[in-house]
Amino acid sequence: MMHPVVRKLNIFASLSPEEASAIGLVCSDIVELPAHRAIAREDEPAINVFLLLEGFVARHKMLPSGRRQILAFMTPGDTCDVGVTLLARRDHSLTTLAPSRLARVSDVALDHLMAEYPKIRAAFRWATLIEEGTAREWILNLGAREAVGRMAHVFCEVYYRLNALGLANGLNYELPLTQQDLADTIGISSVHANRTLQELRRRKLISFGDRRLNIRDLKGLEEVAQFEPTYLHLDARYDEKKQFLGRRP
Amino acid sequence: MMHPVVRKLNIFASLSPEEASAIGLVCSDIVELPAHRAIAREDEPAINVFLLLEGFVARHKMLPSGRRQILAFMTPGDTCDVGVTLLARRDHSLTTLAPSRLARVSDVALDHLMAEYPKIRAAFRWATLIEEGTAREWILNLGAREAVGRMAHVFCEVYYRLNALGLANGLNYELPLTQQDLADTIGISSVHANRTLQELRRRKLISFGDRRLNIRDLKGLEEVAQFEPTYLHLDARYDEKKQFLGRRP
DNA sequence: CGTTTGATTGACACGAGTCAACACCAGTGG
DNA sequence: CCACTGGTGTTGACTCGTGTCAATCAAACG
Repeated sequence: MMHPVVRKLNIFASLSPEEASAIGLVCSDIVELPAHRAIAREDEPAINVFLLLEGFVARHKMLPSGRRQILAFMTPGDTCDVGVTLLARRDHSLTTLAPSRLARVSDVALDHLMAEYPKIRAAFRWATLIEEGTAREWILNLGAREAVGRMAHVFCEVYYRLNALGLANGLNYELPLTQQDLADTIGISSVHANRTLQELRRRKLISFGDRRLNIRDLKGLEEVAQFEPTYLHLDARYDEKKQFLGRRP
Repeated sequence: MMHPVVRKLNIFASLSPEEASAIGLVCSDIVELPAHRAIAREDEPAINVFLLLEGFVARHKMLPSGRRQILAFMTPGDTCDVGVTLLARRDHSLTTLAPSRLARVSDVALDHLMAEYPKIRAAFRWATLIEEGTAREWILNLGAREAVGRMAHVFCEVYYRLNALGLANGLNYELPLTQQDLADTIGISSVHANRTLQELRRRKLISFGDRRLNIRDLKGLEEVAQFEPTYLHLDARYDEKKQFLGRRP
């Protein structure tokens, strides 16, 4: 079985066996957590960087009113906060949504890894650019679409991401979210999330239950979501950009 | 007058005269643009990186429906898309909102600058982390607050950012947005933006007109916005992190 | 000057939130 | 074994925030 981080970075650049094993080496400190467990909390000093190996993790923030907003999902192979140790404290929290396995990595080790292997450095930069693009897409999603479109958009995004990792079983994937989680993701109430789900089911676009999502009509879902996968940059390739990147060995 | 980019990075790390002049040197290709002019468009190949020297710029995306969402504001000294050249095409557009002066920099020159000066590299990393944090805060803003709070939050954020640069005149700053721009920023209609502004004025929190915003009651505005400036990380300092950063000269 | 762009207003429609009640299920402990 | 619990999903009735449409007004501009 391929290492999850390697599998993820391979989307962008085919890593050599040596590079792959270097990544495996920095992932020695493994943490296993059950679902709904805090990994790191807002206002904590930012010391560690985490790599998600298996499971499902959410970034989120709370408002004093008790309202929670999910800011991003992490899927296997995702790194959280490369470079975050520059900051005094973390500005958001990380929680598992499903039982998860993470590697805790010091920023020193990660920096060494990137200094040693330019291709890995480029791949992490690519991953960070995608994260930024995804955050911007979520801003668009929340600001410019209504509930049905927002939810459809989330389903499309997670599908494309998992599919690129080979973690989607056809048009069917594990999505361990409660309706409340979904509501906190797209900024609506849980009651409305329930009704929005029903609407998507009524239109025969999806079925959802038992922590699995099944896409019954991808084209239709993408249309409702006005989904454009460009922002995931799954087509960017290291090889075509080599000339720009080989500069600093 | 200090170079805008130096002024910005100085918030994080005091740059030496040598470092400051190195930044000035890469900013030789200056572009001047009037208000409401496209700098770069979605789907264009990503070739250049821009540094905003003076003015006001917005990132935004359009939906096929014609709906526009503003994703971020750039204030003087902000860099747009360090590292973007890794990607095949840009996933959003950049437009001036006020007459602006920008420096067009090749990614090669920027990489050289960062390779040469570790402190500058750290400062750009810090700036990028802030941008990411700000994007996340906008997700929270759009997902978890109502119109009045959202608008108040935008006013607070821009105030803190401009103030840190010394560009706020007391509680008064230039904000060259139309009500339509404001509406596209916080995801509401222009009619509702107008009424939301009236509500903030009625509560004696702000006055806004003639492209200037005047904050009449900062405490009150922050309360309505539930504003927490933590995410801007204006307190992070290079000197306190030196031990982590001196590693790779 | 007319023309245009942005700001303002009122009437009405509609999307989404709230509250409350109920159903269902997996644990849990007596 | 069963009652009890807490979390999750579902539903209806009602309220409220926000969008839409259309008209008007003011200021900027060629």
